[in-house]
Amino acid sequence: MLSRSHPKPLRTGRPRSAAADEAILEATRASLVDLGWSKLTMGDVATRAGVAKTTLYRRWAGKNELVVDAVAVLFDELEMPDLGSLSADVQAVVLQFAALLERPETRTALMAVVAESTRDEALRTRIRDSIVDRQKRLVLQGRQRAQERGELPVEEDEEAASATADLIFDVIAGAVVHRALVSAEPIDADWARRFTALLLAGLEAAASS
Amino acid sequence: MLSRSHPKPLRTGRPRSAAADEAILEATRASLVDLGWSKLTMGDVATRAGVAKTTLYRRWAGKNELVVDAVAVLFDELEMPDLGSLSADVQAVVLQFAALLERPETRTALMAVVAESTRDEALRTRIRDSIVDRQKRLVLQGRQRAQERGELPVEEDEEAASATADLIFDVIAGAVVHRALVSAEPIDADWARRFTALLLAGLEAAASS
DNA sequence: GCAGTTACGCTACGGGGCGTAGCGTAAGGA
DNA sequence: TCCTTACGCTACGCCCCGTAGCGTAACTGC
Repeated sequence: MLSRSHPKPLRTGRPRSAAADEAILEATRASLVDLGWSKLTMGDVATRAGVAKTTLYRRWAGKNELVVDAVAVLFDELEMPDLGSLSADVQAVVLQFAALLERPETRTALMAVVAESTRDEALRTRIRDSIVDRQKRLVLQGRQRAQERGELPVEEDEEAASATADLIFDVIAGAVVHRALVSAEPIDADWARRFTALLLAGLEAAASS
Repeated sequence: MLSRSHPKPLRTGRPRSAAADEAILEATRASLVDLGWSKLTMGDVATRAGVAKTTLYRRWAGKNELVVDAVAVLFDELEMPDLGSLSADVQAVVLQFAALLERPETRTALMAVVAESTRDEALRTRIRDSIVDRQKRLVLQGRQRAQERGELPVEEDEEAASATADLIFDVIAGAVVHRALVSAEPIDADWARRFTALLLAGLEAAASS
């Protein structure tokens, strides 16, 4: 494995257009909104972006990878606020995540690429790195703050702590996604409040046991 | 809306082959296993089932509807056992659901059709009727038994009770699906135990408040 | 400047799936 | 037996995929 990943050393020839990159990703999101995942085509994206179809294939292997990258940046909007209590923080994140899932781009793309990833290890890694880990970071951040406030105990066993964080992450993200996309019911402040109450009550009980 | 749904009245001519129906659904599941959702084609399913492609289109509008029906029957396997305690019952259902998601047919198909349903109201209804409601029934059944055992209080407000059941359903199904397909981590007895402990502790705390 | 290297736009193409039309045949019901 | 509907089969136009080939554009090192 030569260090081919670093584009630094010995770059010669015409550089890739950064403007084209952004235009393509923007066009991809627009096409997702207008056409949805299944009817989105590489040709349509190329036309919208004002580039040749071959230019897309020089950067992305196919529709899957392209859409993951196009949607990933939207997850940068997610932030863990510091509202003074774990309950308020969790509710805020839940509502943020729900708002993201309200957007037609993410709605149609997220489940589709996850479905594809069940048969594509490389795609799963790409999703994990560019989307899932960004969400997971929020859980770790929230726990950190809660521990500083004394709302959550500091777990000694690092392995157990990691497993707990994974569990909480699956519960939060899973419940929100399921509510939004499967049950197709609105996620309002009231739902966020009731969900958070359920989750935190479970955590407290588990901590005191 | 004439009562076209009931095939009873005035059925004349050659009846549809029930054997063909089953052969097609079985072929669809086999094709899902071999090819996955994205590479599954109507032509391939027809060939496997030993029927003409036109026969498929006489029964299903397209790939989405066909796959939903093919996978839906697998969800009939889900059953709420009566193991004597709510905790044991929930753990058992979680493991059952996880086992279902281990199967390549459901793995590749479930998220894909849900993704499609975000832009197809009719498909969403179909999924709800043939898949989601079958799972939801288990939650209601489990609550019923837990109330009979005295493990859960009987909620007076019917609307609040329904909202709680919906919440629990989204938490359980969402967490299991997220763990299995997004985090792509194994769901073993230990995870089921820890998840159930978290959920039930939250429920008890909410009930006593 | 000039040569070398890489990116880009464009065209064209084979391959394959989609969904339907049309036809002759098969299987039930009145 | 007639009527009606389902079935198998063939053929088709349509669209998308992913790539090859070519001339041009942009940037680097000499």
